[in-house]
Amino acid sequence: MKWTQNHIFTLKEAPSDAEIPSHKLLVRGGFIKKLAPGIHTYSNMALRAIRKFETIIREELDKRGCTEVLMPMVQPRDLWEETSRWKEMGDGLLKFQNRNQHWFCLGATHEEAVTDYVRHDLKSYRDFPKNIYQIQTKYRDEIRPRFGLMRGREFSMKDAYSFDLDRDGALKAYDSMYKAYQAIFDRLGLKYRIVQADAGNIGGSQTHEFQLLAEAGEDALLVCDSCEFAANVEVSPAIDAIQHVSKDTSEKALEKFATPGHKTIADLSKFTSMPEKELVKTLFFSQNEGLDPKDKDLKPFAVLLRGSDEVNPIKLKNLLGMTNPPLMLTDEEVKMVTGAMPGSCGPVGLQIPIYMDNGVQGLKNYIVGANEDGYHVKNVNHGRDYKVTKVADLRMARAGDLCPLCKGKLSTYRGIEVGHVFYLGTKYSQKMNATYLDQQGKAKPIEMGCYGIGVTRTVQACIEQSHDQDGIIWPKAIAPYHVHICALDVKDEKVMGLTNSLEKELGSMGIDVLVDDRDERPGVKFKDADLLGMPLRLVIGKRGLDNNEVELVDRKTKAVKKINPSQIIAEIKQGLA
RNA sequence: CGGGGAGUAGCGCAGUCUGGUAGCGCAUCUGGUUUGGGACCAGAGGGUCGCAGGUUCGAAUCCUGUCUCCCCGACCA
Repeated sequence: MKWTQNHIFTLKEAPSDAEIPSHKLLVRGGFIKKLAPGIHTYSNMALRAIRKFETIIREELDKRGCTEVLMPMVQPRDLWEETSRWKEMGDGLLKFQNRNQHWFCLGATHEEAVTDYVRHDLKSYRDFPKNIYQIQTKYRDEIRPRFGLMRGREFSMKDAYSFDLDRDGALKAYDSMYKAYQAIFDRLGLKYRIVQADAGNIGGSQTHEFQLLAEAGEDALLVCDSCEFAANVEVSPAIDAIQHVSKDTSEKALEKFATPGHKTIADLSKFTSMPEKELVKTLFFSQNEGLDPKDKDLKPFAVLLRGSDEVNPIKLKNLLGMTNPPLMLTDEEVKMVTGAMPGSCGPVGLQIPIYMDNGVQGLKNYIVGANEDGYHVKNVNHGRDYKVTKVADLRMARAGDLCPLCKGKLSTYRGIEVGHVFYLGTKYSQKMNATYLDQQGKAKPIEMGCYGIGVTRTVQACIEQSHDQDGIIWPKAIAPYHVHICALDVKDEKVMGLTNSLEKELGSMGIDVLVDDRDERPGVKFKDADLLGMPLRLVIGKRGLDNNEVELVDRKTKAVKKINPSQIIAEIKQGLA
């Protein structure tokens, strides 16, 4: 492909709305252009990278017996009502009416569509197992699209769905997809971790995320230094390296004392000379999941944590069996419930459920708010002074905590979630009445799993992990072109003759070649070649040819090789190996 | 939705405080000189200053309203 025939326009400066390196480079290289927040046009070169990644996915899935289909992007409301997700997904679903005033939404995910697709066909135990996937544009009306393709509203996703007779079969399918994902991401040659995670509103019990490690990642991960354990911070168990147990085991008498103006844990710690980790803080949430904000049935509950800890809303959600993390009460609501503003609240005397983080369990004679503005109480003890509804791990894990598997130390990383595998069980098949007849002729719900890969996100994540100050360094597996030929003297017959014949010959060998045939100065071409980031750059100039040599440059190492034109093909083959 | 910032040429910005009829760099076009790491000189084209209303002899600039975009938090591939 000749540069001048393609549509490639590079920028010296990145637009001001690009923040992270991969986004800046994608825009500067002209790979993507924003049409609206979270909605982009992919250039031909971006599309080539996307297609190559799709090919890798198809190869690995087809190899494992998966079948590709394409499902509708516009889906009727009725379908989503079957699983209650029309409401549960909230504004994440983009909903609209057609000319008959019938409601539709854009496909944000396809559990409903695929379950509907198979429930008419998979009627006998003989029809299993099955695994169906598609690569398709998804639309999610994200609250805040970010970082180019990293969190788009419109994005390309590979979503696969497995259908099995029983749990064992489903877990086998899960395992197979897990391995397929490993193979897929291994082929990109990038650093990633597989982590335990929360299932979100897709549902399901067993789930792993595939996270490409990168500073700009949106997810915080905890990874064990000495074993395989890795988890998203949202679900990582919090196990203190040092157990906090009060030495004094005798329970002293309750005592209220004035703490004027000391509302934060930091203030209170200074004022009382107690370390933050020995103070107990009380947070208030609502269990109400009504999506209508005017639905003011509060259902408040309290959460107790050590002053030094942060609450983990996902753990709360899971403890209470909610579909979304609970909302914190506003200051006014807290005042209504406790009689005091936040900063002076505590568990003593409360008539609402109280959930205690297990880090508080070992404490005795601690300080909490008195539920009276400007006052706290000391020598508080659970059991004696208030009843705990449940003790559980409710706090955020942090670096230095112990690994739940091997008691090694956990470290924090940031990651970009590029893949996710879920074991769903019968969550969707039951609601949508997708059943088969077993050997005894008994109807049973189909066991399902679902498996996603963010295709466009992965492509950007690759750049986030693989670039330098000059530009992108494409992984060979998905580079839009393998070789970038800088033809320095485009009016010279010898230069263009060699260039054209190489383009043809390499092309016939399945090596993709981009020829910069612009009538530009060498410096311009080199800068653009670095920016666009193809693995190999071949420089063919008049001056070099007069000495019977061309230059082959490795984008990653910047190593320059002067070679005889007769060796070009061999050198390129070796360079791409 | 809460908090912060910004809308001026395709991109990056200045000008706004202190009103006087729009400018710089890159990109684009023309001519010339150049030609192995983003060349130089000379010239040219391109902007209802986000939108609407108001104040004023006069508004990018002041006032009011409104829309949009970006960043930090809850969602997710």
